[in-house]
Amino acid sequence: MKVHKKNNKVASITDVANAAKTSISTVSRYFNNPSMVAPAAAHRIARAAEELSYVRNRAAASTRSKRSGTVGIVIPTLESSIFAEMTESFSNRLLDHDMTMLLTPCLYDRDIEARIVRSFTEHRVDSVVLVGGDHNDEVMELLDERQVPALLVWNHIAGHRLNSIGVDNRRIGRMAAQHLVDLGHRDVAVISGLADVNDRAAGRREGALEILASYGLMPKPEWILQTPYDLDSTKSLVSNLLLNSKPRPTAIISGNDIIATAAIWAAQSHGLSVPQDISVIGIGDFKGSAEMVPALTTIRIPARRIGRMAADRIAELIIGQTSGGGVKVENQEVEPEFKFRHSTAPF
Amino acid sequence: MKVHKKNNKVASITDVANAAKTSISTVSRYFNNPSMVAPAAAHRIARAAEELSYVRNRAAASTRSKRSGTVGIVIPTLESSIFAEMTESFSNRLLDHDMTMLLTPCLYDRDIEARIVRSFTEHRVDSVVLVGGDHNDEVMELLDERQVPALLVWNHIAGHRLNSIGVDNRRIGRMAAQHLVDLGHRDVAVISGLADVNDRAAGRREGALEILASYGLMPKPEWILQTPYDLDSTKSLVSNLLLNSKPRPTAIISGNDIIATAAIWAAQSHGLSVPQDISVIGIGDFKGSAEMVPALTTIRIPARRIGRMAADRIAELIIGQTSGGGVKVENQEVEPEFKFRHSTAPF
DNA sequence: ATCGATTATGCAAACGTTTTCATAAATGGC
DNA sequence: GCCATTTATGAAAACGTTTGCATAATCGAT
Repeated sequence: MKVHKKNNKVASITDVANAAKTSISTVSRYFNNPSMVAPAAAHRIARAAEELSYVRNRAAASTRSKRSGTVGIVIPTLESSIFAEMTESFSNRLLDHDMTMLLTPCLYDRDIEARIVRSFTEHRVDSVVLVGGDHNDEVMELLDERQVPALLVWNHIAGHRLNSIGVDNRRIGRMAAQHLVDLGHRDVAVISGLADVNDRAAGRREGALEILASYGLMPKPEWILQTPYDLDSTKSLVSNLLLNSKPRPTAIISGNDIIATAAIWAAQSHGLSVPQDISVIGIGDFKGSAEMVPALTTIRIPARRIGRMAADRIAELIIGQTSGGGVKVENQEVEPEFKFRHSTAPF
Repeated sequence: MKVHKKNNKVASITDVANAAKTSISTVSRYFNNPSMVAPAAAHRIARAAEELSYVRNRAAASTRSKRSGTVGIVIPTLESSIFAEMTESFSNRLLDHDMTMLLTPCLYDRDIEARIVRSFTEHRVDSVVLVGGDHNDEVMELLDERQVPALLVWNHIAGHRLNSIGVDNRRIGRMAAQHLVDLGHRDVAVISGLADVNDRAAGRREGALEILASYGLMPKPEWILQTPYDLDSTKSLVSNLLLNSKPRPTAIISGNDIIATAAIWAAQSHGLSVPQDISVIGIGDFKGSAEMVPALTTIRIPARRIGRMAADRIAELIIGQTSGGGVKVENQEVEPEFKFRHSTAPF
């Protein structure tokens, strides 16, 4: 019976070094910087590692090297696929950079977000990604003190002290409103997400109202509504709106595609057809928005692109930080794209 | 100028110990087992930690303690919200157990899954959660060799050597078929997910066909279709089916709610109404299925419950493992629930 | 006061790596 | 062949913790 390693424990770098008749330094170099080790040694190490089914311990490595190879991202929700596309492309791209993602939803709650970021820092993530620009002081302090490179996504925030990549939500709100005005609508309702916990929602609403006001079309207060991004509560909210307005709005600007979908369903369930009886425009262009009946007119936010850009930017930030020369803060705007489909029509 | 810590580096446990005039052992105990330290010392430590904005280093801790406080979960996709509810409740519950989740989507690709699991083990996760029962040999070996407690979710797999929590997909398939047969349908099409990369899809399809066959209602081959869980490709698949069948099927069994939704949209876009012209049944009861028009008849998989159960089970497995007394493998089945809504009607 | 038990603490070894520094071996230009 | 590089290696310190062991302090009962 051949003894491979110290009894029943999992193999460590030392075991591999012994088996390969070399030093642990060389084994370490083999894994981190293969070009530094001679072919013969490399071969022996590869064999030994295979033989012992060695798996390197990144947690241990991070104590000395300061890099854990993980990046933490907190998103408001996993549900409703709002952030799914971005997160998915982000994660894929991150894999290419040989990093692992710690993903946790915070349910649109800033305190939970803070708790999560704290737990991320305990695990010494190399970087943190956050959605939007509105965060607890505690989060900001933590990131600051520990000098964790951070990136804000989804929102373009000109002049923010943290890096950001995203869209200009006010502008998107304006685009949506302009479209409806151009179509001849004068009675339009604005249904946004929860503006006080969600700066994206707030921006879009402001943009929409700005345009409407500029045409003297400011909706009456009962037509400016807020709702969580949630199909069921939004559907009943819109149902009420539709039932209780004597002259109904002829168009609805929705804070995102979820709200738009719920609005369309609310209309349909009351026998109204979209867009003949009422026009609905969304924001986001989520999966399925183009396929639904009627296909949703919306303003596309290029989620996958944001995800990829974020991963690449993270890589930059991290190498910039370890190499000492601080990378300067950048706020990148990505362009939204108007998608005229079948849920809006001239009035 | 008061020197708090070794210059500009972040505070370590040693700095806290010095500031609190105690030993690092005591500080360590304060964080891991507060009851072991005297109130006076505890107070000094709390103050010092606060003062220095100390954040403990879990990565370093895990080298000695063997527990990293992380669990890795790989899911097929983040999109289409299939697993969103489960993952979200899982993550919340995990937070209660003071653990952090590493989540990565594998895009229904077993090789990517293997790569992710490997990266998880490099980070020394305390446990791994996988969806379904079908995995690479490499994954199984890895989990085995390193004795990582693992849990399979979504699928109930009687007699699997790994723990599992989930539903019996064959049974669900049978329920769906039985419902349509009971309604008097004789011409039913079965559109499942990709059965060869997805054991859930395979199980459901088998169950459905089993019932159909038992009534002598086995669909012709052109009516037994597979498709990725994807709104656009499924919609065009169903469009073709509807256009090209001379007698059309009067009902469609869909592998999940995504497929059902796409099927309904396909029908609607050809001027057919659901359920008058064609009945459609889904599986899953995802968010929004109850709100769409028509509300979707489906078989609910209690995703949130699975998520919570999984987190609790993980906690058990981990303490069971560290306390030495191996926890025995358990395969728990959770009950699906039939939801009769408005997308199916008697023929 | 004394003893035994309990509680709280500190010391130092261990965990599995990376990395600095020094040295040995190989290479190349002449 | 000789010296100056270059390349590959190893020894040992460091990283920030946890934990086993030993000791000191406190306490309660006699």
